Amino acid sequence: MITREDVAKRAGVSVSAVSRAMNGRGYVAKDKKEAIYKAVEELGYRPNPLSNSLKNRQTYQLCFFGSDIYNSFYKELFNKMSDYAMDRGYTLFYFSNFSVDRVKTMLMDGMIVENDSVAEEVQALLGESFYMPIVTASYGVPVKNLKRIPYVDVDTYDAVELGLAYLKEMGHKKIAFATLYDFFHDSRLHPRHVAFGNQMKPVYGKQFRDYVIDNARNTRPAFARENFFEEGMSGADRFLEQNCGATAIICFNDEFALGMLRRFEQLNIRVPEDISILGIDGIENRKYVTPFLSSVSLNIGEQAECCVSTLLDMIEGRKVNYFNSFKPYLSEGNSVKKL
Amino acid sequence: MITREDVAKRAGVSVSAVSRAMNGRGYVAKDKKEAIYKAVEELGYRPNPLSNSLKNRQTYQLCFFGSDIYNSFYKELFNKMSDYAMDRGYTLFYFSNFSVDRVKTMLMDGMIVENDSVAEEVQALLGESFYMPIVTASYGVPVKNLKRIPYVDVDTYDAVELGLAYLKEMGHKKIAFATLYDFFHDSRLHPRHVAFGNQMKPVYGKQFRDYVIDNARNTRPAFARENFFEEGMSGADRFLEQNCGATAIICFNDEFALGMLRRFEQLNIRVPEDISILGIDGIENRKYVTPFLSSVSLNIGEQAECCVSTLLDMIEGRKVNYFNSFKPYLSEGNSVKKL
DNA sequence: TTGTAGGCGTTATCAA
DNA sequence: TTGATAACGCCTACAA
Repeated sequence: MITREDVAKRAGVSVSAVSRAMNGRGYVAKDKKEAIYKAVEELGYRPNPLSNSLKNRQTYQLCFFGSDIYNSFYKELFNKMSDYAMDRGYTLFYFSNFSVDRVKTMLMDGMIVENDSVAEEVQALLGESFYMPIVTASYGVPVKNLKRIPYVDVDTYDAVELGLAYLKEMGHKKIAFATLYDFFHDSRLHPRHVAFGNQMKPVYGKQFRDYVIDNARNTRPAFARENFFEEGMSGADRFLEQNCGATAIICFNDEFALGMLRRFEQLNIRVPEDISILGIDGIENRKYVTPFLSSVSLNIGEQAECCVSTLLDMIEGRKVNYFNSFKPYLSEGNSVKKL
Repeated sequence: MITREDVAKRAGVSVSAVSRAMNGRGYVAKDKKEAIYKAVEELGYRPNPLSNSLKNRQTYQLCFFGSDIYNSFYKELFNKMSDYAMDRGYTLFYFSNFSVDRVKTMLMDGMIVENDSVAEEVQALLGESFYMPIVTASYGVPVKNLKRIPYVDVDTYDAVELGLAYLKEMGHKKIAFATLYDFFHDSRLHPRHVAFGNQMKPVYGKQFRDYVIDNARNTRPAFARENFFEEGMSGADRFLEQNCGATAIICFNDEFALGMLRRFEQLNIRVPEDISILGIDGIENRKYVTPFLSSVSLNIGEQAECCVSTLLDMIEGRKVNYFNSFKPYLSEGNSVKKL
């Protein structure tokens, strides 16, 4: 390995001169500077980033941990966080293989976790005494025992409320909710489910059940762990079977909604003429289909930026906001018809 | 930050005693050892991995670069590589945001690139003089000007040959090839396309075109960059339109084949009773559908392991094999019928 | 069995 | 304007 000492020798100067020349701080005579650059070039010298890191106790590397970034939402979140991190001079990496030992010795300045339940697990695994800046994304009803882990929340409960309000405003009275989970018995109660229940049970009364398109039976084994798109297609079929007479469907998320769109297209059921569809998430992909999917946007960009900047606040020693939240907002497309 | 010096002071010993006690090398008296452990505990001391890295010039971190790991094949490749890396004491990270400056100062021991054309780009971007161990995966006809970058190839040309031989063995005479690209005009000629052409043109003569189900027209804008599954569904429709009388279809890859399966299921066309389907890739997900998809496996596991171990050969200074290749093999399921 | 000292590759400080 | 020198935190001969 070539060090600044080799360069110094070749250029006939001292090591500190090389240092100064390389990073533009301090004074170096012009001719010496040139000699140094020449030596650097000839020797193919490049600074060892490890030494720098040791000096300023920073790696400028961040990591994102999640069990999967293989669905559109997390993929987009990760990509946007990567961009923000890069803007601030950091590189964001993704890893999925959590090993306590390796994580404790990772050369990373901090870590972002995909959601609050995973963050809780991570916290337990790492233990109290281990310190590493961590931030988590969350989606309503954040877990309570998150110690020293700030979260950046977008409330999916609000998202559903907002979606329902919008559909009503568009003249829809009978609105179904479609999800890939077991609406009534899912151990981890999704805020989205709760929101729909709270809003619509009083309206529908005993018939509430008819307006829930869920996957309690789950006959066909999923071909992938959580294939929202495919589940959405099946959801479309189940919606037709249930025949509840709804004029609009609000979907668990966008990818699920895209699956529904696709399935309805195959069945020659027109959206939004025959049925209105509203997604939740606001992923980019909703723009690339016909009709352009209307959705309640979860503000992926804001959340991504806030996760990164909060993490950098911790790392760079600024004041940290432990509770961050963003409001979902309506992102209109062409998949909802005004009645 | 707490250093081993603080611990030494508190435990009433020297810094080197702390070192020895911490990593079990050399001698430390029992009582001192305990005092040291106690001090470590009380102070919440933990070694700075940066110092270690500086000493032994290793970070034990690897990275995988690719434009997307969001399809089943690369996702599986990445996950398997992660596992192998972990077995060997390294952590594998993924990143997608290539910045020359950042990559040059990354705290990583080496890098794996998703395929040879991306590797070529990376090589050009980093330049001759910059040294970092790099390995690339490739899939037949590896790019020629890969300098000092070993590749781990699985030949998809062979895979198609193997698939065709198998289908013939099963009594199929009329075999179609389905792809999401433009079979005849795709600028980057896929070895898979070439293999099918070489094998079947002599057989079909002028009618060859009829047996190619491709996407030259590409009317509908893809909802995602390369959504193999969805393209497979459209492919099924196109196959029916073309009505070439084939009894079997060999697909560009498994995810595409899964899309076809799904679409045929919706149309009440039975696989393999009415039509036989053969995929290429051998991804795990093919097991979770009905019927279990038959496929020519690209040996993802072997390729993943070889990528990692070749990279570690470079990093740890062993002899490196620059040309590695694995043979595809047939992985039988239930989607091909014996005629 | 212990502690001192030198080195890993840098950069910042300070005296020359 | 320059070049020793002392850190950064750790490890390991080697001397005691």
